[in-house]
Amino acid sequence: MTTSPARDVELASDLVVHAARLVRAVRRELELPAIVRIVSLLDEHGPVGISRLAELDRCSQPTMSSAVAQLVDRGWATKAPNPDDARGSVVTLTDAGRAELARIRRLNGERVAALVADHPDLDNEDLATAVAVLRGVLQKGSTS
Amino acid sequence: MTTSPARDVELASDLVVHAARLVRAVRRELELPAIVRIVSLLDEHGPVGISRLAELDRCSQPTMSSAVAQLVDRGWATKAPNPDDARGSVVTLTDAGRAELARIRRLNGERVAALVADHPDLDNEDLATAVAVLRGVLQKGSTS
DNA sequence: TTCAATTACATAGGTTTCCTATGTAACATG
DNA sequence: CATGTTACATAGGAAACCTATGTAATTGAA
Repeated sequence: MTTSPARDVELASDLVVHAARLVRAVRRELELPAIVRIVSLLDEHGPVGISRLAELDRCSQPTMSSAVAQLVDRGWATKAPNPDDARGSVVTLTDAGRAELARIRRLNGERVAALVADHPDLDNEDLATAVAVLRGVLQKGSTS
Repeated sequence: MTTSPARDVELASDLVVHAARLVRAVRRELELPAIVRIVSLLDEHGPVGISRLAELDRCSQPTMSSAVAQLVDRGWATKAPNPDDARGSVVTLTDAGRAELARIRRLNGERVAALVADHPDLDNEDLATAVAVLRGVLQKGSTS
């Protein structure tokens, strides 16, 4: 069917290609702003500074600065000066942010639940594997 | 650790979040233009029209028009009028396009191979599962 | 046939998302 | 205390998309 030099190499490429497709599809259908990623990060890593957040999200520091400003603007997070280091900030998820995270997860959950329903050869374990792979690819060390 | 309403719902969200992070990380590190996705599509689906390509890539038709123009510009594809329908075009992958696809796959392959190497609990089968999940989520029907 | 949808694509114009470059103030260190 | 480093902000711009809309070809119904 398609050119197949080595199966795993092709898979690696497809992972990225499909990931990109997924992201755009979700953004179009659910109209989620890019900053919801950071809400998820904050939930996972608790209150952190901006540069650290940028590292975790693999984006530049100015991008994260602007993202945090938007989060604060929407009331999903607060930004306070770091008491231990006057240069730094501490970004914290608000209750509204947590509510938004729950809402997003519900939306995504519904969509994927529907998939798993009419896709007999995929289950939640496969989903967990997929997330683990994406997470794994992003672990430090892959940043050449 | 984090709020956990229902495991699978959280996973569904994480899939999207991590996918977005992966895409940006790859674009930053490898500096691949977005249009490489379409090269992959053309390899998979053979010569097709622009609107169909847009459907397959889950993007808008104008976005695909512009993407194809870029592909032609780089010599990775050709755009010819459809002989059966004067409105339509037929976009075809060139040899240069196939070469580029091979190059990209090699780059991604190296990166993921490194991951699999120092990540004992992940193997190529997991990778295949991840791709299958992403592909599955994108199948028609998920477009509400 | 003819004329009104529909379809395939192009163009215009704008928004979101993200980046590099650079400045500023606070810390760290010799 | 001078110098380098770190945390963040700001400026400016580029890439990637989108909606709205126009045009020409095709289909379909009267």
